[in-house]
Amino acid sequence: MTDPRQQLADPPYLKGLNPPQREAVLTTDGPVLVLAGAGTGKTAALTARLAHLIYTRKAWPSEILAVTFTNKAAREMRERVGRLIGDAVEGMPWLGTFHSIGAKMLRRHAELIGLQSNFTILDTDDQLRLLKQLITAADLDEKRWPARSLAGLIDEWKNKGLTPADIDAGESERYANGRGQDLYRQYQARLLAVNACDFGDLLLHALTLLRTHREILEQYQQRFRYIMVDEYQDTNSVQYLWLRLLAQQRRNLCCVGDDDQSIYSWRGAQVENILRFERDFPGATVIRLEQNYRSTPHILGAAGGVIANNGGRLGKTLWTELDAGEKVRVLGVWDGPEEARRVGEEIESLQRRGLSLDDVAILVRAQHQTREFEDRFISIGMPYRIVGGFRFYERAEIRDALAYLRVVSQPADDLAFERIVNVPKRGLGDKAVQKVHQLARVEGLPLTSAAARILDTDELTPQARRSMGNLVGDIARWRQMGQELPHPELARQILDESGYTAMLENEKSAEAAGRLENLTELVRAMEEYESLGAFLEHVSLVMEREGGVRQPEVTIMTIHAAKGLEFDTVFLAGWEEGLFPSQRALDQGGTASLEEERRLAYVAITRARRRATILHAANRRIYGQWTSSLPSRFVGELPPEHVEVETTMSGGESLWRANWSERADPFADVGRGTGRGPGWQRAAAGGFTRDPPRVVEARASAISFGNKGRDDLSKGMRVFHQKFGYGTIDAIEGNKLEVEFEQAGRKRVMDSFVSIG
DNA sequence: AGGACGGACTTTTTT
DNA sequence: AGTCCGTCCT
Repeated sequence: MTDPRQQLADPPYLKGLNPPQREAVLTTDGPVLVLAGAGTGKTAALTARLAHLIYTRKAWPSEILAVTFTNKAAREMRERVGRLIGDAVEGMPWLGTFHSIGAKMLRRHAELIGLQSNFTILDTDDQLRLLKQLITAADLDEKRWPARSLAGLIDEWKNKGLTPADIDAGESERYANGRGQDLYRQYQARLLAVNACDFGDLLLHALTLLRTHREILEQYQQRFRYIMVDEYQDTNSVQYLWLRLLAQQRRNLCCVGDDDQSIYSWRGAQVENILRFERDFPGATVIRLEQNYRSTPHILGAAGGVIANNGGRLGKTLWTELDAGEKVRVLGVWDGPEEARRVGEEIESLQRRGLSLDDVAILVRAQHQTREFEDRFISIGMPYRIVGGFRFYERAEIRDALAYLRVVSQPADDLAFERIVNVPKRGLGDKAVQKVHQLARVEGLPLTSAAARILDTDELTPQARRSMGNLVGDIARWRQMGQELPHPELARQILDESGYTAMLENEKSAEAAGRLENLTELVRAMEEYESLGAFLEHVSLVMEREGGVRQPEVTIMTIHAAKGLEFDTVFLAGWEEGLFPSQRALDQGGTASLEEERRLAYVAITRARRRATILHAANRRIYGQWTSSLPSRFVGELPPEHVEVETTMSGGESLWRANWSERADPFADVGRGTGRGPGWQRAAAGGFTRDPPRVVEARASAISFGNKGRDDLSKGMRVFHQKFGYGTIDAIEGNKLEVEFEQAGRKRVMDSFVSIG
């Protein structure tokens, strides 16, 4: 701070920052590692740092490289920097995800890699289809050597920065008796042939580009005066190597991260990158952000107690000025359904106290756990939203629609053609498609051209020929239309004329109705983009639907998906050995795996601002089998002074108590409050191997109790439900219905969730 | 060509 | 339990 003006009056972006945060902002030159604990205002510091660089003219916006992992993080950073420095953000072309920046560099220099700059970015589906073809062509049994594992392996190699030439015999051995390298090479060749990249390529090619073209490397080294990286603990090897090359010259690299929140090793992230930062960049300044602005001391204490069991940490001690607040509650319940029921009741009670449902989240280890909550919330009429699982652009109907658009906009996109050739069904099965393939191969044509050509032959059956002729004609016409029509209108017409819309309309299921809506939304989303090409690029990289007005809802999601988010109240479900930590982590991977699970537990707890409840069930149905389970070891690692242990003594207590009165009550000790230590674990281990009783719902949920139902429904009526489809009302109790659904079977649902069908 | 049935598999997920 | 994939039958 040699500039005296800065000492007189702080620039706006420094307002409200604590001393270490300021240090992170003002230490602009040389390598900097910011170790930012959960909730310590990392993004605030990072965005202020960007603002500072621009404000003090140390760099133009276009001379700063700022990388994040997710689009969401990139968007947030862009917005927040915008608030600090105004329109100058518009000129930050190099703020984005690793992949989007990789794609950007690649499009500029595509020809050096053997691509054209309008290359397609393949999704996982296309990737697998391509690999399957190669595996079959290589005469391998796809059953024995699944495309999935090859895809995983190739991805792993790409994450490590390995091109086919770098694969040694040992690595190659990992697929089909040493054919790994060969297939990887073939795959890469195929990708170039169809002018396409997979996600891994966006990084690997970007690295290759810098490695093999000195002048380009120097150009970017010159350009990027400052480099900032968010979530550094999640970087994999390619990303690390790429960053290191770019930072080598000026050494103004600022990495922000938290080794305790590294939870992505399974997709190539190397915690080691952050652990060895100081060795990689000698003379690095290390700044720790430890003041937490998010959570109460009890929550931090609980999280800290768990993570303290991990070894090899860089070490941080979070502290807060907030009041103690409530202790973290640990709640033992009988089984999965009861867990969902209890959480539902707790949320209703918080709601009555005025808490918004938007401030509540349920975090689970595995996606399948969301089901239990979903079922329960549907029956009590609790608005919820499940994050993750399939995202918008991953849904089959969206991909189909996109494939149509790709076929029209990119004549060489064989994978898109394969996808839509028989969707909707038009009598073009494997036989017909194979013939087209054969012709394409022989003549060296893209599939659409081969399809047109094959019409002049007698290769296809008359039926197939007619059908193919129609499709080929349609595609040609759509391409023509694309010249004149705005692209959303084009999309609408294609969906219509291809028969895709009609196919869904004829299918009277609940899903079909939702799919049609999704397609409408897709078309609407297209309006935001300048051209079809711009839209497709957005889709392949962002995979996210934006905006939308929502009513308050409880959020249900995996812990992974919750990273970076915070909620007033958090329910952490399923803390049982085998589920969390997961059985996989326990069986293989040893300490490293277990420690990653523990970091996951740490991330989970630190999402909470004021209230956290950890639940574990004594019985759970796993793959359709009832299994009894022990409380997670992480429960045992919670420091007693920060937790309060409860039994499940409410609601259906007498019911289930009656059912295991002859047995040891696993929570007998828990209720008396020690709730910890071997005694408890032993008690819990006391085993109840028989199937848990069917717990009949003991009482109406508080919120719906006594509400009057609607008067336009009666027994025997046919109704429609968003999730369950069509059904017939069997009984009405107040505002609750008992409906026999045609597909989903018998369910209890709230009347407000159905419409007269 | 396409629907029906039966067997294997089952963490986490971004881009 | 639920889903995906392959095989068999129409």
